[in-house]
Amino acid sequence: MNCMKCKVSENPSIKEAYRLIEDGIRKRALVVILACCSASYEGRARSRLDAGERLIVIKPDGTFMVHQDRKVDPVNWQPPKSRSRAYIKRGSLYLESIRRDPEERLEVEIHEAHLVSYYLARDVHDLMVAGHENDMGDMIIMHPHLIEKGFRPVAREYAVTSGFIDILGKDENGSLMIIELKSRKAGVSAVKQLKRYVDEFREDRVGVRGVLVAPSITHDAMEMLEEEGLEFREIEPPRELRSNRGVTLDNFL
Amino acid sequence: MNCMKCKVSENPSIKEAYRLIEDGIRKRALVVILACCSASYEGRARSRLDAGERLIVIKPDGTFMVHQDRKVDPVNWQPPKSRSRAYIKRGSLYLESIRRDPEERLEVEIHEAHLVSYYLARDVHDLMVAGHENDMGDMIIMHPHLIEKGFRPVAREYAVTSGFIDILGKDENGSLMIIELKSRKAGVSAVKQLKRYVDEFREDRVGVRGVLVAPSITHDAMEMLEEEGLEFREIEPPRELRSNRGVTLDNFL
DNA sequence: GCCTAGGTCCCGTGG
DNA sequence: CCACGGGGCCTAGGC
Repeated sequence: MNCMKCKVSENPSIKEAYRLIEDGIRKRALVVILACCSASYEGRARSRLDAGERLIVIKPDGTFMVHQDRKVDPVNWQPPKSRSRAYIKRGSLYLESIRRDPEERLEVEIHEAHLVSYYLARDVHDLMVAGHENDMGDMIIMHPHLIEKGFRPVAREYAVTSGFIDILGKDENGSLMIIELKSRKAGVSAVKQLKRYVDEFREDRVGVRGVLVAPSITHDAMEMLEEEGLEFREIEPPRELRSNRGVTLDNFL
Repeated sequence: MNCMKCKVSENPSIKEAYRLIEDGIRKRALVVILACCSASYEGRARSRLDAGERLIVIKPDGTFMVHQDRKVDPVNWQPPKSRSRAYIKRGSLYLESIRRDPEERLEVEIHEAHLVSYYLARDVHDLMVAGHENDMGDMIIMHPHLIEKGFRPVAREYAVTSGFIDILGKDENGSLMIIELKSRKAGVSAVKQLKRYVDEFREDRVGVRGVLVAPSITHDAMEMLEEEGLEFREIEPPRELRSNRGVTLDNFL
């Protein structure tokens, strides 16, 4: 029942469950409930979930989730900064989570609580992650020869009317190169995107090369790439876990 | 400790925790752990999470999640059909979840378990939801006058080279109309998409109208729409709840 | 099995 | 504050 950080109640009465949940919310704890429940949501969309046995989580940042016994995503949820509370109405226990802007409301009716607990969790660390598109850009700026010998980056996130070019540069002959990065397998949409960028420059009558950089590419995308006279470089996103993020071109110009 | 559906252990020893977790996985229960842990992931990307107090969930479908005290998304996870197990190495308790294709591995080291539990959850119901783009399409097919008087739908999900046109139809004068649906506020990307569809047909020298249908639109998107001679219809997605799918056999296996 | 597109996407970032 | 785009996106549907 008590371990400083945890409070737990098995098969609590409605009133016990109510008190423990409200206590957990007020103490800004991680509230965890195993219960038979049903749920109604109304907001950007609208949904109804009939009774079943599920995991309910209320986080100290206001996040509210109902998880079924399947899938990664919660079946119903509210985002951080939502306001949650418990209440008893006509002898039944309810949880409510409300968000403002957009106005959204999730109501969960607890038919039978099997386990109610809260956890005064301390967690100061953030995830360190590598392998994003941005990391690929950093790597190419620092090692331009990965694109090809003589490649020189000129600009990053270069704004054009149809969007932002990931990396703009020149090859050893001085021809403009447009680099489109994808951190995972590139599909036809990536090729279309690259083509739009290249077309914008080709209208200006410059010899322009378009290069799609990704760890792999779908068959259809490769076909379209070749039809359009564009190029593909197979490059894996880097794997070094670094806390120091954000390499800019300024470091090298 | 026991309520038929639940097993719970507070501040278990490493061996107790190990046994309860393995028992829960084997019984295809929903395993819920509150613990101080760290995590390493390697797969499509790579990540490292230093020690902190978190919620760990293992679902009977193979889903594995590590939740921090913030945000809706798990900080680390594995999708359904992953294989999870617990093991003790050099006196420490570890959880491992492995996925094949793509090959991915998540390892969690439990430094101190505060609560270990599992829940033999039965849940046969699926979410009923309304307000999707597809629902808007259904509504417009059944009530074409929502677009305008005299509008006649001709095709749905009509394939063109740049994608699929949500609804193709004709106005009362026989002019072709291309309808692009968005269930939420439409941005510039929606306008670009519609423009590409319309351009494909305009090349064929037909008087073609393009209509963006959404509950609202961003300022920039509206400007671009007007510049391109396209139209906007403010329509809310319908709200009637329909069951996506009935109960399937899988729920009983 | 691969691929495409939608989502109450979530989430960070930049205007 | 809103708008935009990436993501280990997840997930459903098509082929």
